[in-house]
Amino acid sequence: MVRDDHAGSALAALAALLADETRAAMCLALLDGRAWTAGELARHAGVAPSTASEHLGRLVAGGLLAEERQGRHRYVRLADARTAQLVEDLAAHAGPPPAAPRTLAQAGAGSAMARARTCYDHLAGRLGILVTDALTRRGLLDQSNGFALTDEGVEWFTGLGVDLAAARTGRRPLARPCLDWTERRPHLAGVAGAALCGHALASGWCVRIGSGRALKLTARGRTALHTHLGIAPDALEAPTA
Amino acid sequence: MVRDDHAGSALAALAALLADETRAAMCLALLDGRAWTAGELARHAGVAPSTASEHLGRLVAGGLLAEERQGRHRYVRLADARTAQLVEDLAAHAGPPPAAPRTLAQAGAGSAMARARTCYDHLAGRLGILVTDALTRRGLLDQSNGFALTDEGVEWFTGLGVDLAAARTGRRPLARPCLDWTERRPHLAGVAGAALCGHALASGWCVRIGSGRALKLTARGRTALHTHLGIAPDALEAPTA
DNA sequence: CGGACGTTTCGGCGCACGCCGAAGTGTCGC
DNA sequence: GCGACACTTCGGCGTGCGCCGAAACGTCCG
Repeated sequence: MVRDDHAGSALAALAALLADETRAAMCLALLDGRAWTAGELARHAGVAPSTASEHLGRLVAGGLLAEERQGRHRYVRLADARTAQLVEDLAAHAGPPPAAPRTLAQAGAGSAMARARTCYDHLAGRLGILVTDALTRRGLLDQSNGFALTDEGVEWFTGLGVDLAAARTGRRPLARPCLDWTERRPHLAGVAGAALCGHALASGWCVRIGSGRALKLTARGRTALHTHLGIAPDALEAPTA
Repeated sequence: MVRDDHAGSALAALAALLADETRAAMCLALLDGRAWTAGELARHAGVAPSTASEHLGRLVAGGLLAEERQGRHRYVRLADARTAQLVEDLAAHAGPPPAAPRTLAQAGAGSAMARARTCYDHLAGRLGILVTDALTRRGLLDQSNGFALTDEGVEWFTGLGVDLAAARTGRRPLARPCLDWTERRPHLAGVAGAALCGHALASGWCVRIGSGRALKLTARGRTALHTHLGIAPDALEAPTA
């Protein structure tokens, strides 16, 4: 009882950090996995710099955000992958209501965000689904009895020049499903998801669009996805399967 | 921007439901997977019945809880497994601080809760870990590249008289890891975890202690765990490995 | 039918918190 | 050094919300 009492206040304190609309908007923005300055977040959330400063202080004190001071700037980012996953999960649980994206302008070609973007540190959007499905189709990822890379999958990463065993750090799972809120199906996250995204950016398969989390698939990326995963070059542009 | 704005308020609204200590305590209590009456929850949380009634109204309206009226009673339970997982995840993220359970009285034999309990609808506590480890050791559960049942694992369930394919409903994963806040390691949750827990209760492997979520392993359960998983009969009493 | 009981509705109280603008601190660049 | 700039601290204001007790509502049981 005493124990649960303590757990109750800890849970409430954690939830309270995300229970404010301004702080929630900040955390969602930080889901792109990058560090933002306090001022950028203030403008993004539409509040005065002083207000943003107080919010960031709370989020850092609560352990949700990590900060790094550089000169007159205060950079903040999500504390770690585990925290990012928590925000994702909450957003996914809260998100479902807008079930009908019926606007023709949006449904037609789809926005750049819907096509390809990062979700903290891995690929998401239609590109994320495309890659996840291709991995599954080729027997590199097993989704039938859970969500795990097969031995062939690990070798596939090695062939790409990515050493997953070395990338594995701490308790973070090698592969886990991440359900984001535009596509409704899970895509690859975890150590392998992060490694793949890092490799894709490093190898020029895709580049960031502007300052946001949206990505653009390059010509090199199109051929790479075709040779490594058998994904048709125009698959990303085609209507959602 | 507009879109993220909406996502922000949705996230904040969801988090606000758990941001109150009283509501948090209620949700944690409901993690035992059973339905409680409004009065029970009021007493458990230490607030007036009128206050509890308002809180429950919010939680139900927010979709976290499902209610069932029976005569003059109002029974509530967590809305679904997905919601339970969300509360679990938040509690696990909030919990870690109490890192040192050094009290001799607790560390020695351990409380009944620490030994065996339910976590929503699956086994948790030392028993949960014991079973998960045994499944892994026997090659029925693969944790090396993710968290998934092997084909042998599915057959093992069949041998137990549990048809996992039939139990599989909707999008709920067959096997997923659940990290609870007394043991620090993941144990089996998802459809398979729920089926195993259901089988254990139905077959008299364990019984509920009182009205809470604590479980007691029976003599029959001890032999069953030994024959089916090779778990030593006194393993549950031994100090944490 | 009437009393016991679980639950709900309604005021009313008080605190906690989010917001801002103004003023202060520290860093950068000329 | 001296402005420009990013951020922080500090009052002060308003609102939202959690709490309770009193009273109303429904159900159950004798």
